[in-house]
Amino acid sequence: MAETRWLDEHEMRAWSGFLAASALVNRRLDQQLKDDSGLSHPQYEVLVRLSAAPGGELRMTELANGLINSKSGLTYQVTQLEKAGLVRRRSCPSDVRGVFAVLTEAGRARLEEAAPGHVAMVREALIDVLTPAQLEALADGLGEVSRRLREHGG
Amino acid sequence: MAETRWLDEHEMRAWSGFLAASALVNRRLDQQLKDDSGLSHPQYEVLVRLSAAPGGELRMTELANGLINSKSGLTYQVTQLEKAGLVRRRSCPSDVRGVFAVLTEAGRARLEEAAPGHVAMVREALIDVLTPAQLEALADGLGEVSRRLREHGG
DNA sequence: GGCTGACGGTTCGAATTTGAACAACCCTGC
DNA sequence: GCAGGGTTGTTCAAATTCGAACCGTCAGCC
Repeated sequence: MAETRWLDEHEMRAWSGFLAASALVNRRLDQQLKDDSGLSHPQYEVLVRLSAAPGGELRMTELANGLINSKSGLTYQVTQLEKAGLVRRRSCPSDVRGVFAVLTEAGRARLEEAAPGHVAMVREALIDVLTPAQLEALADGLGEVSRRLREHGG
Repeated sequence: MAETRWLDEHEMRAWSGFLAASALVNRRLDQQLKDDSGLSHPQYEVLVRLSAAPGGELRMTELANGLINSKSGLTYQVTQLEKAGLVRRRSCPSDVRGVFAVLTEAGRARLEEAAPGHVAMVREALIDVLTPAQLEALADGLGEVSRRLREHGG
C-alpha cells in the first residue's frame, strides 16, 4: 500500500464541515418534521418520492434505490406509513413478487401540509446560509460525489 | 405565515446533492471502518477526538458537544469502547459528578492502525472528487452552516 | 447550616436500522 | 419442460439511537 496522503488544513476543514453539517442538518430536519407533522425524515422522503412518481406509486426496489436506507429499512417504513394510512401496498399484476407502494389521498394531503415547514427549515438551515457560488459548487461537487458512490456501490 | 418560497432548480440540485452525499458518504465510511478495523464511525470519531485532546482525555460533556449523537448515545459508545479496552473511564477529582474518557494505549494503537484506510476512503469518496474551488466552497459554506446550527440548537 | 436551581452522566423503554437468511418467483438456455 | 442463477420483498435477531426520567452533586444565596 502507498504512503498515506493525510489531509492538509484545507481538506480537513472541508471534511469536518461536511461531517458536522451533515449530522446537524439531518438532526434538525428530523426534529422539525416530527414536531411539526409527526413524520420522520425517512418517511417524508418516501412520501416525496411517491408524490413525484407518475400515478403516485413506485416499486419497492425503485423506492429503495438511491434512498437513505436499506431494503429492510424501507419495508419497515412503508409498513409504518401504511398503518398511518398515508400509503398502501398494491401487488404488481405482471410480477407476483413485485409490490407497489401507492400514495393515498391522506398521504398526499399530509405531505402538502408538511412541505412548507420543511422547505422553510431547509432554507434556514442550509440553502439561505450559502452564497450563490457556494450553492453551485455544492450542487456540482456533491452531485458528482453521490453519482460515483451510487455507481460504485449499488 | 408568509408565502412559501419553494426551492428553484439550482437550490433543489444543491439540496438533493447534499442529502444524497451525506447519506452515501456516511454509509460508505461506516462500512469501510467496520470491515477494516471493527470500529463504527461514531466510535472512530470518539477515538479521534480523544487522541487530539491534551492527555488523551476529555470530559463526557465535551465529548458529546459538537459530536454526532446525544448524551445517552455517547454513554453507550464509550461503554462499548471500554469493553473493547480502547478507552477507560476516570472520575474527575475536582467534581465527583464528572467523568473523563481516557484513551488507552490499545486505543491509540487501534486508531493509528485504522487511520490510513479511513483517510484513503475519505479521499476516494469525497475530497479527491472535488475541485479545489469546490473544496473551498464546501469548507466555507458548510463550516458556516454547522456553526449556526451549533449556536442556535445547543 | 440549609434551600433552590442547574448540571453531569447514567438508566430505561421504545423506536429504528442493518445484514443475513429466507421463500417465492422470473427468465434464459437447453 | 425444466434446471440454474439472479430478483423481489419480507422476516428475524442484534445493534444502535433517541428522549425522558432519574440520582447525586455543585454553586449561589439567604
